[in-house]
Amino acid sequence: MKSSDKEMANDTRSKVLELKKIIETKKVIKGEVLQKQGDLKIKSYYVKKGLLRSYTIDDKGKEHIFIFAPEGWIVSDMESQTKGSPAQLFIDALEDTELEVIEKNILDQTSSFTSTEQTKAHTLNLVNRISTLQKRVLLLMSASAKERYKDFLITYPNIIQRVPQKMVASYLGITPEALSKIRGEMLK
Amino acid sequence: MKSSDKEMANDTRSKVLELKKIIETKKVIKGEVLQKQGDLKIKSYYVKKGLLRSYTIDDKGKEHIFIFAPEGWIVSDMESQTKGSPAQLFIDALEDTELEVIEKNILDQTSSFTSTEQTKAHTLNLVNRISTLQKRVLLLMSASAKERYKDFLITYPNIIQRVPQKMVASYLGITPEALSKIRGEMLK
DNA sequence: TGTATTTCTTAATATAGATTAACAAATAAG
DNA sequence: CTTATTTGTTAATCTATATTAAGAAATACA
Repeated sequence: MKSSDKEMANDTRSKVLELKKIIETKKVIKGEVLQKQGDLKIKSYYVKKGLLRSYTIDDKGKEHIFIFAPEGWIVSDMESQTKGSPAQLFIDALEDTELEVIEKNILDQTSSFTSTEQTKAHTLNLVNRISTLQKRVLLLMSASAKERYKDFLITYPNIIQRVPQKMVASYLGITPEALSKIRGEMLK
Repeated sequence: MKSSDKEMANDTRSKVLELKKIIETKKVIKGEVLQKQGDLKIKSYYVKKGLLRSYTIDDKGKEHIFIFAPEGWIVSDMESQTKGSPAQLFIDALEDTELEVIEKNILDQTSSFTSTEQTKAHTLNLVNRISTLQKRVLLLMSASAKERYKDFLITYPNIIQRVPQKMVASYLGITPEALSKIRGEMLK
């Protein structure tokens, strides 16, 4: 990441943070669950320090990680929150984490926008999410597990050292055994 | 879709359309290509009538459909446009299509927002995209091809009659042969 | 209308990744 | 520290989907 990108990211973040009216700062310990599938009161979380993840559990009881959220990221179950439907995702802490709770849903936040810069920062945040998801969809459709793992290593270099491999596998959509095999092959 | 949803969708659409400053209405015939991978001038397209698609072609020459865009949808290669990088996606017409060309990129559009309602409509549009992509990622990670096809039938009931099966397969991330087999099994 | 092209189906074979199992290594907990 | 639990590895087997191929059906085109 170039320095200019980093600055822009930080600037965006601070702009996005201005939007939250009701802010509650909170500390959670590793393993703590912030949201369960089916929950009705849906909040978003801005990670100041630590690491959160969101995930689903399918009918066979298997976990599928939707996102990792390290420092500076916002985790939210946007669809459920906007539609007012029960939570689809679980959210929990993979490390002791310091976070800010965003109570307002994103559409209501727009009412509080006071500047073009704020609107723009907010929009950039959403566009970045869309970009990330677009890439993920295309990779899931067209790339092998090994290719997706290589992409993960480049795109999220700091996550690999912080989470167990089985969670990387869960993010990639493969089993821990398959990831272990891929890593074995890549060492040669 | 409930009537209230439909009205909201139309309302959102009209609000989003107000934002485009430079509007050019255009008619394209079936098969016409609006954007190629690598293009530098990236525009977005609002479909008034007809059907567009966006897709990538991978290293093996295989097509992967990212979205179908029927009436009322906007197709855009948002990541490339926002980052100012070359287009990642192809966009072409699957039917004779009437469309509006949106020249401004989404971030620049925010500068023209004149009302909270406009901002909200714009945000809702982005949030809906995120929701759609979230669902797609989770399905690609956790569901079998047959389950994904069943979901497609429910979520996009009007697309199946309008595109060849091989394109549905391409959207689902499977081969035409696999889809044909699945359909065969489902008839019993 | 007839011919060419594209799309769909079926079937045989190949393969990436899942499942199962058993053990080793690392981490957590008493 | 010592033991229990979680995580990672390896290997055998299984399964969903890919690949290849060939013919049938549908569609586009001359």
